[in-house]
Amino acid sequence: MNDANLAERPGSDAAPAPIQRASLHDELVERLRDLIVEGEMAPGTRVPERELCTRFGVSRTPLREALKVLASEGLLALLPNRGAQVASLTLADIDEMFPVMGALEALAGELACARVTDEEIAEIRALHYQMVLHYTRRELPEYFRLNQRIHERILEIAGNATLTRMYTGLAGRVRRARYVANMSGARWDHAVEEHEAILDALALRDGPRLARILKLHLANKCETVKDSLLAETASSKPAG
Amino acid sequence: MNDANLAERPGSDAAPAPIQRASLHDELVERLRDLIVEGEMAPGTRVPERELCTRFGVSRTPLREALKVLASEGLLALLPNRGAQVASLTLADIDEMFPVMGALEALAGELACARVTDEEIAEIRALHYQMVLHYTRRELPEYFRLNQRIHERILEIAGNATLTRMYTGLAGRVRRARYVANMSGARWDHAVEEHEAILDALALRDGPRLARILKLHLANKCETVKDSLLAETASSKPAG
DNA sequence: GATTTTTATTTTGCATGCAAAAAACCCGGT
DNA sequence: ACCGGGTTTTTTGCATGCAAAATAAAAATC
Repeated sequence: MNDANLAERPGSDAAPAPIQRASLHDELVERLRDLIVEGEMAPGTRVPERELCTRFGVSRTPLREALKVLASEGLLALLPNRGAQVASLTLADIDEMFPVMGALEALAGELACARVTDEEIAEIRALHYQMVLHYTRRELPEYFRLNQRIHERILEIAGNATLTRMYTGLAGRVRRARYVANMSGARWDHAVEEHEAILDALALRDGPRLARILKLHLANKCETVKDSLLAETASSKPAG
Repeated sequence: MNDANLAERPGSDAAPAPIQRASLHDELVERLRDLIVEGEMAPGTRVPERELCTRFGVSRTPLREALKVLASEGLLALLPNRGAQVASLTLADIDEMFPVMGALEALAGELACARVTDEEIAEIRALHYQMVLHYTRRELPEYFRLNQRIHERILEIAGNATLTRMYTGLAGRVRRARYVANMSGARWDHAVEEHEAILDALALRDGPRLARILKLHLANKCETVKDSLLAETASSKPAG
């Protein structure tokens, strides 16, 4: 399909290396996406073209092309004659996005059940128990990372690139919100229980059941994220 | 959407109705999307920047910005140092996209059942029977138009803008293929039956059932489109 | 005559330039 | 002090220019 930019996975590489990739605008899309998703540019912030140009050592043309793309992905909002602004998620946005992510991940679960190999089940099981270990130690960042890995792996196993693209597009928009989400103990317990059920359903290759669980799981994540977002705004604006 | 003035440019002479849009690149995205979706630019065709620039009376900068956006939507493929190319759908693409559309429309059905008013049910019923009328008369274009209207209306009633955006994004990519799809009599009969079931489930506000039906409906549409695509390629390349 | 090699033309990708709109600033009026 | 009008400065949106890659065309070799 497209994939003109399958250069490299920007995994844990955060080094400010000079740009030397396929094309400038493609590279810029990735870099800027990271800046936004990782939270370096706070939601609501105006995007300073000139500053980013000097920062990345490029001219405004490819940078603006990248901004347009990110805006079409929903990560930026383009204000007419006023440049770009990092899109901020409202509660309404979250209420819209999570059901969609739930539907997509439910489909991923169904597809994955039909295609998953024993080795892949073993792999997910390993990831799962690693995650549970971090849960018992209350190591949220590590838990979070493995949690994401599991969901990514299910998407991969589903083997539907379109599905993966749409899901990751949405997930990127809520990722910052999810990362700062400080789960309450009860919610965390519940999330781990659901992950047990996810693993079981996948191991049984029970597609419909896995779909149901994933949909519910995402709905609960939605509530968690909304809670955190509420707490965040409440603390930052105590007397609004 | 809107459409009318495919006229010219701002710049040379007095412009009675130049582009009446927020910004050039936004307008260009819409125009070019139409060109692609409506099939004026055949899949696989290379996109001639200069020609489109003169056609729309703009310079290459906003046009290229628009191309980048359309590429990120999957309508174009960007070839490094070789410009853009109208993305052509393979059978594999279709097999990927329709399940996703099915999942999205299933969600739309569920949400719609929870929110639909009696007036809206009556409205959809009216659309449905109009559509059935065109079916009995074997008026495919009119049938097709009302079919789309019904699905769009369900999405609207679902009231989830994110869902609508993702669905229409996918639908746009397969729209040309669907439009040229010459349904066999049996397939057409079956599609109308399914639409009866859709109407019933919506009228009963049975969300899970409507979701199931829509998912199945999309799966069948997938087969129809694939058949047509096969026939098309077979006739264009009789002796491959 | 066909195939390669060389040259010319076009096209792409990016940098820069310029006019208009915004934001920032200044300053006098109240 | 505050606020409104006018200015300057910055930023945005788009057009244009230029070098490198790609394509087409021509020449040369076999």
